[in-house]
Amino acid sequence: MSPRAQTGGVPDGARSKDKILAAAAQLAKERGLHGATIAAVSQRSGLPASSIYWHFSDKDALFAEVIRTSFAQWLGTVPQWTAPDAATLHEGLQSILGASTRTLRDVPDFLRIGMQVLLDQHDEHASAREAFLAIRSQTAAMITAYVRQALGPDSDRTLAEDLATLVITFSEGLLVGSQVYADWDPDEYLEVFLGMFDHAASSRAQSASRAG
Amino acid sequence: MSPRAQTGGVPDGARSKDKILAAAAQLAKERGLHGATIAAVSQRSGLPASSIYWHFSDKDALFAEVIRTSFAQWLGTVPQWTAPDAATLHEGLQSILGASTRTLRDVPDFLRIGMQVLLDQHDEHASAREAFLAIRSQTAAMITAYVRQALGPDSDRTLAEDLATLVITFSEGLLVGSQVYADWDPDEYLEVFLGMFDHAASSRAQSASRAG
DNA sequence: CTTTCTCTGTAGTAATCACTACAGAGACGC
DNA sequence: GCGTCTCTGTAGTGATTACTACAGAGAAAG
Repeated sequence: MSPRAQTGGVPDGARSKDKILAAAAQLAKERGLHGATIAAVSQRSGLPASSIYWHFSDKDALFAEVIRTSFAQWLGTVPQWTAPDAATLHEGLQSILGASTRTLRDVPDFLRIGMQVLLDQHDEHASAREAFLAIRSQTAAMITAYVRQALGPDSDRTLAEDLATLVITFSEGLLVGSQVYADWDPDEYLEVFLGMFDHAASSRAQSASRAG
Repeated sequence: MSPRAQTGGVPDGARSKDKILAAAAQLAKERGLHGATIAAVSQRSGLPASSIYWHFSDKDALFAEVIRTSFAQWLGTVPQWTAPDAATLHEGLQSILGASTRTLRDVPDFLRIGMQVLLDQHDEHASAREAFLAIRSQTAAMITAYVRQALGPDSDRTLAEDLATLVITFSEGLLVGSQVYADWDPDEYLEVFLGMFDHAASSRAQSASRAG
């Protein structure tokens, strides 16, 4: 991977880039996106600003990359949305959403930063916003595919899409709530949500079969 | 109210304060909290920075006041949560939540600014965050009281509180979603949500009556 | 008139921001 | 050796930030 085999305290691009990304993510979590200044990232990573700008074109590109890598890491720790191995949709969602919301307690950086760039409408965050929207779409597609697979091939596609939107909406709302109550119990709201989810799925499926 | 009756283009404190608040709210909506600089507020309000700092101690206090006044205005336009006039809880929630989510399309300033100061952890937003948390608690109490009144005096209090939390969580998630899809239909998700809400209320009420 | 109070206009402050110019270090290919 | 490429260190840039010092305008009170 690295274009040069490193031995000592010698400059290594890949390692430095990782250190910059880690420092940026850490600072954005602690102080928010606005508080994570280039100077602060430089200080925490131990690398000068010139190194940051050698690896990234600007601050926007840096945090777009932070969002992408943080999402990739989160994907690795969370059970796959790809293949349902549980008996029912409810159980499958319970295990997967349970693991997801539990990791939400640690508030993955991509989600918090992404919501910040969404709310803080500003052109200087264009790349970061684009990265987060891509991730959001990807996640929605994953959930949609999972639900459709569980509901059967003849299930309504818009139903699965709406339920996926529901999951994402609720998750993002939960993230805001977790900022208010540090000691919230994700399992409690997961139970409530799953009950609602079942109800929405069954009633919508019925009305869909009635309609067509 | 005003300590001095004004006639022409003469300095008037109350009027100027309103202009500053309006400009600050407008700019925070357009450019985000960070983009709403004192210089920008000064320019849009037509008043110098010294006037802003005469009315408000600092930027934090200004936006704390913006949050409070915006919330008060929103409370005036939205039907009361105080007295349920509909036959069922479902219908009451439908009319009230419907009106509320419809006003969410215009994204009340207090909600967007409040979520920004929640996510952007920074001490410089301490007053604004405090103001928003107070508003959040007040709203939760209003919804809780409404639900309890509708469910009857012997209803479980934690049930009503959880349902209120549910409403707020979902609303805040919807606000994020509305930033992604500008042309979202609030009524559509309201329908889904109300179905879920009913399910949660009924199942929780049953389990509560079983438990005690 | 003089005094007093509220608010505004002018002109700044130091600090911090993202970002850059540029030389050079250190490992490689030849 | 010599050039080349990647990355770092130093030292800065101008712009913008929140915020302020201070005089004075203008109306009311005496």
